[in-house]
Amino acid sequence: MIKITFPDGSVKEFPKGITGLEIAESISSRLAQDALSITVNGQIWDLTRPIETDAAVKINTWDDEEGKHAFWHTSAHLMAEALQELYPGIKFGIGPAIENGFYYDVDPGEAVIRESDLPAIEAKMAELAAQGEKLKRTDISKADALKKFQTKGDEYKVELINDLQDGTITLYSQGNFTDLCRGPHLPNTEKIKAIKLLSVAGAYWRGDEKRKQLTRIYGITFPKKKMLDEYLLLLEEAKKRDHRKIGKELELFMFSDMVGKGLPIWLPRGTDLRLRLENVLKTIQQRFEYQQVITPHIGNKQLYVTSGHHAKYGKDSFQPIHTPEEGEEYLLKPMNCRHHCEIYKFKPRSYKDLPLRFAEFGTVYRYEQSGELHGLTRVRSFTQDDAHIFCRPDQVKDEFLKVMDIIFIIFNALDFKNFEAQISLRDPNNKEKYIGTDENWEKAEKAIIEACEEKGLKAKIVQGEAAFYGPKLDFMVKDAIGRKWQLGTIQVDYNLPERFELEYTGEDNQKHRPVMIHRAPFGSMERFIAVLIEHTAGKFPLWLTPDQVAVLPISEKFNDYAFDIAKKLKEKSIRVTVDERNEKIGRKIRDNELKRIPYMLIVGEKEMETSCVSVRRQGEGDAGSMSVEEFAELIHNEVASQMKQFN
RNA sequence: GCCUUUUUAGCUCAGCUGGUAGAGCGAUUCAUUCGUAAUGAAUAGGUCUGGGGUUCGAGUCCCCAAAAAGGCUCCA
Repeated sequence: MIKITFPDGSVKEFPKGITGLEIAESISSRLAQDALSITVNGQIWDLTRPIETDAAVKINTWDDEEGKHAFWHTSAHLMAEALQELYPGIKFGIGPAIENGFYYDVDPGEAVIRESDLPAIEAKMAELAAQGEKLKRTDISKADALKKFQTKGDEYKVELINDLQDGTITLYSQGNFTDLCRGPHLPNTEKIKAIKLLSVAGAYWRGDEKRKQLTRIYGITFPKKKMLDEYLLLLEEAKKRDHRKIGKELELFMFSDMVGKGLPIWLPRGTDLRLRLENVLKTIQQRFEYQQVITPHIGNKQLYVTSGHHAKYGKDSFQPIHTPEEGEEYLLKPMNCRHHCEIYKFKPRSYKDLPLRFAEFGTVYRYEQSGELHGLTRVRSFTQDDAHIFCRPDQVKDEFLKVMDIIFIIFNALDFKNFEAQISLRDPNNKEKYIGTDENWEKAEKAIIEACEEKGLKAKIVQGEAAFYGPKLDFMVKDAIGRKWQLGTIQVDYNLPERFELEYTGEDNQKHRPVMIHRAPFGSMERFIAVLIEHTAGKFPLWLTPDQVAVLPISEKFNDYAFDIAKKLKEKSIRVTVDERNEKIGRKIRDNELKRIPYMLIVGEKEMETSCVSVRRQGEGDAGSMSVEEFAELIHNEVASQMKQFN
């Protein structure tokens, strides 16, 4: 007998070699039906795999990530089986479960798999699933595995096996399909009731651009048809929040083929919103003793040669601009730091001057691959809410903490709760990729980790993700359809000061090297606003939104009164429009609701006689009537309480 | 840049197997002067993204280009 410990701490004895499925059955037939995988001593196992020793277990259902994972992993195998039937000779790369569903990378040889082929593959999968084939786990030696896949001609699998450590290798089979796989899997395929293949994409083998591009098919499956319908509905809903769609509807920004791809153009309403966001940060930065600066959009190429950026990015960048007479080379600035270093060097600095904090909403230009451009989140020209802090080495941590304060103020005030923080460190096995001494790197990495600990920020530490000049702390937020984007960033840089020989005079009357911190709370105004649009679905907070109030006269007879009201509100710095169209009130309400105007004032005979306005809050409906003065105060109070969060 | 897909009126989209362009919304004009999410009518709007080809004939088929979408790669 073996002792099985359950998540609630209870312990039961079972015969040696019992399986997860049998354990589940012993608890309830319902659980046995819902069970998808089992966690045994922290490892996820098949339900059918015998447990031979005492173990702590957790039975995973659809409600557990581990359960879904097994479900989708098996779905990937099911798809592979279907593909093998439909495309004889197809070769397989990898086919994992992902956050939402699964994919399989395949090499169909001469054949091309198109989106229009997906329904046929889905149908084949459904047919195979209905047969309820059992998944069989086999252990074989590396040599046998190699032989098996070599015979089959599956060169990708052979490569994968070659990279595996010697020892037992596991295979999973169902029907005629056998795959190299660690598992775990569902006991059989019949639980897969609803299947949707979502898209076809090219994916480089092992993520390497230089290697062959395989065909990746993304799909998702569910145990119930209804769950698939709900998921597809959710996707539809998410698409409605897409910043590209809302940006167009609300006339915030545009793109023009003539101006160029990836070059966003800010329309008046978008500019209005963006400037308000910039101003709020400027005010905060004033409080934190930043100094605003302005620098040109281009700079001598030599700046970037010295900084080392040109060597690294030069050939993939916008190419230099040449002066017609002298043949000098200038680059569109890809970042602001170099210019800010020059400001630092403008005059000798004393330890008493530090820290110096130069801030600029600096527009930078970077050549991004055309396939990567995406709305406002990935563009070729964008404005960083950039600042560079020059400080003494002993001030780094303190400055880092202060920057974190600014980021938290912004994120809290704008209700960005679901951000992830990531500390990016150097890849310890690949140090030549980076500029700078070991000692400096270690100092910088330590400062970041300590600062996060001090702030109680749970940050994920990732090796090898650092910029080439220093480690960084990034804040990532997800967009409407779950893609992660980096917003705020804080990066320590010991290298630029070195390369540009920045100095300050210390207490000891000696020259010392300052440390530089790059930081941008929003990251890029474009990307931040894109994410903000998706988070709010275009319903911006009152302080920020381009139009706060729309006055809606019941009929044209009351247009004059409406303009009168608008004038009074404008005098009180409230952003107001009048809907003077010859339309019925229901229509005006509908249109202004869709424009996400926070407040509507309905004015007709009743209001004119009593000198008041009928207030309607967006999305909420009639909120009673009041005088213009009372309404203005309501607006001011609401804005004031929102602005208070920035203090 | 690569793979797959898309591009028709200001916007959202129809247009089957090639026979010469359509709707809704919006805009304009007129009527109506209206009480909390769409008043009615009329009118104007298109070298069907651009270029080449096949064909008696191309929005529709083929090739090239541009832009966009979903991925891959990249991201100072």
